[in-house]
Amino acid sequence: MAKLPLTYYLQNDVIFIAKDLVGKVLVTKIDDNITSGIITETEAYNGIVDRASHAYGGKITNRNKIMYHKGGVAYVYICYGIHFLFNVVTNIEGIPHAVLIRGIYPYQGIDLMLKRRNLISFSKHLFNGPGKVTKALKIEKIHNGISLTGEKIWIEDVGKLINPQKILSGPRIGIEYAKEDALLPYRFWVDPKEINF
DNA sequence: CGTACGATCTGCT
DNA sequence: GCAGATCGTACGA
Repeated sequence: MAKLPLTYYLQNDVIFIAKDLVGKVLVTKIDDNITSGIITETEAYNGIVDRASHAYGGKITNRNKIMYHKGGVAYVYICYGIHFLFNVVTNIEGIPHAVLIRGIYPYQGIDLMLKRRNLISFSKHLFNGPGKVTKALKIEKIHNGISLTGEKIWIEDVGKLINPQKILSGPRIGIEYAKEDALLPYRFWVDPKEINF
């Protein structure tokens, strides 16, 4: 197992990290149960100059303050009152960069993930969406601020699962309010046709 | 304190 | 394709 080291998260190019995380494996160990998925979709949130970011304009609130932490921790928050969304905080302390994990392909503990999502049968398209990812991996608000180099949530590099040339990019989702920044190609994903593990 | 709304999902049509 | 669910968070009074 090759857990990504702290130095990985301290890199300053959040766009590069967002693309690079596609194909890596997000793992959680909750109550001694390991579940994991291959990351298939991400979005970069580029700090204080990004209108779509919670930290736009240097805003600091109780909710988003963890984004200003040194990279390598989780930013988990609630959206639409129902869903937890999981982000990877990157860059050095004081720079609020983050990568939203929007989709995974089940890897380890598939049965448990299906159970957590109240599904009875498996399909590769059942884990495409940030709220579904956190539900399957049981990531919750208590994990906000948790270290990604610890023993509960981490990301592994298990080698080449996805050809970097097969990673697509385009505008982010659900951020129409972000004006011109809504068009930036900060979303990265793999074509489902390329998923054939 | 009150109000408006959101980095979404699901089920029904 | 669309509306409803459902509530924490931000922000103004």
